[in-house]
Amino acid sequence: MLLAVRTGVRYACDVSTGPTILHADLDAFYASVEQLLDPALRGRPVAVGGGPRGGVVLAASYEAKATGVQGGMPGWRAAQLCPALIFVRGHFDEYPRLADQVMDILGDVTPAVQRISIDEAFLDVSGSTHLFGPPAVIGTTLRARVRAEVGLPISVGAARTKHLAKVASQVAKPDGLVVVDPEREREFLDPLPVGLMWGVGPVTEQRLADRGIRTIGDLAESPTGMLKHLLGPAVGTTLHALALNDDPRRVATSARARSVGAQSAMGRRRPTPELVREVLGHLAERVAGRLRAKNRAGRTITVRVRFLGMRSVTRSLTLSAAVSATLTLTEIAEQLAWQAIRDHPDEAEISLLAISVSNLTPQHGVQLELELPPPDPWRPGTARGSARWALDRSMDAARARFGRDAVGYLPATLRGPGGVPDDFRELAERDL
DNA sequence: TCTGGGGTCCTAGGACCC
DNA sequence: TCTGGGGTCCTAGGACCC
Repeated sequence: MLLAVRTGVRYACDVSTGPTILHADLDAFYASVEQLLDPALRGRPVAVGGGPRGGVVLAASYEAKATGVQGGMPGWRAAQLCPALIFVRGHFDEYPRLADQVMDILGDVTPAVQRISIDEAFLDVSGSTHLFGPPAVIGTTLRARVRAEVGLPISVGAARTKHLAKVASQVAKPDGLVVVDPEREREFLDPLPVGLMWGVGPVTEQRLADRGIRTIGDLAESPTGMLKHLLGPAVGTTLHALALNDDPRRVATSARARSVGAQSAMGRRRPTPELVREVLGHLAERVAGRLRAKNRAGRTITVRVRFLGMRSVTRSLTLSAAVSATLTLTEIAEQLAWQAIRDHPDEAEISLLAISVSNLTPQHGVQLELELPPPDPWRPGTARGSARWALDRSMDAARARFGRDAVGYLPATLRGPGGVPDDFRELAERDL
């Protein structure tokens, strides 16, 4: 009995001690949806978003990935790597609809589904095996149902822990199933590159490589003290534990969001008062509106300003009371942005502005009066916190009835060429 | 030809309190 | 007169994930 490879399951395990955690992950999700909707795209290199003259690739099909195209890559670079690449604009309404269908199928097997992004989830099937068979069978069935009922390829990893299941689904891609025999976990993990581990990105991978640590087995054999020193106590301890296959995490329903934010890239712009006010006003409107829709408010406001060359700085302020009023958020964000810009007089242009609100608290009923911390970082203005919040609430209601652009404090934001479409933002904002 | 948008968590230093 | 150590909160930066 082997570990299992790619599309074929070659191991079935004992139910009581077996690999009862599944990680299910749709393959190249956005691109696969486009190939599903348009048969002419099947088997061909497809990029969602981007284009040779601007924008960034949001997702690439496996045919495109084979040429080196990756998500996040500028469109011109992708076109360079893959001249046959077909750019499509994306069906942003279809993605959540189809992903929800897939999640419904997963939910048929167990209520213990932890969705961690639009296109992937953990399942604890320990209570389901008596009904549906061992995890390997459940994985096979789920993959077949998703393929038949939704039309999309999905990879599944099954193992004793979340980390192993996630690594297994990565190994299974594309369109495969890998079941890790609990007796052979070390055999499975040891030869794999550390980059496959959750939490190892390019920086950590390089730091480890500098110490000659390339595989998960290498990592497991390394002394914890050295790893803590190299990567910091938290990351060092966690990664070493995962490499040693010590992962006590349970499948749990997802926690509430801890922050709400929005950002806008703008090529390169001189930060004029008009530009900063307009962009931050638009971002504040989105962020504050989402907070109010969730009946939440936040005490900490963070603004990020990115200069040329991807160098970015943040400025934040923690208030004594939580806010969710658009105008208040706009004013604070403006002050913070100018702090950041003034602190960097050598930077003539900016390429992105972002607002994030954290330290969230529930906010039912009326917005509390804002206590201004000394020294006042912004002018209180005439409208007080509660009045502003009440005004926002009525505007929220108007938008709900007449559409997003029906009312607003500020003109619609400037949309440069290559900008990401609004429906992509809405997709990203959606709660899972 | 120059890099999207939504998040989470960790770290380090300083302020402040006991 | 000088001093310890722990805890919490805030700010700024950074790594990472999808």
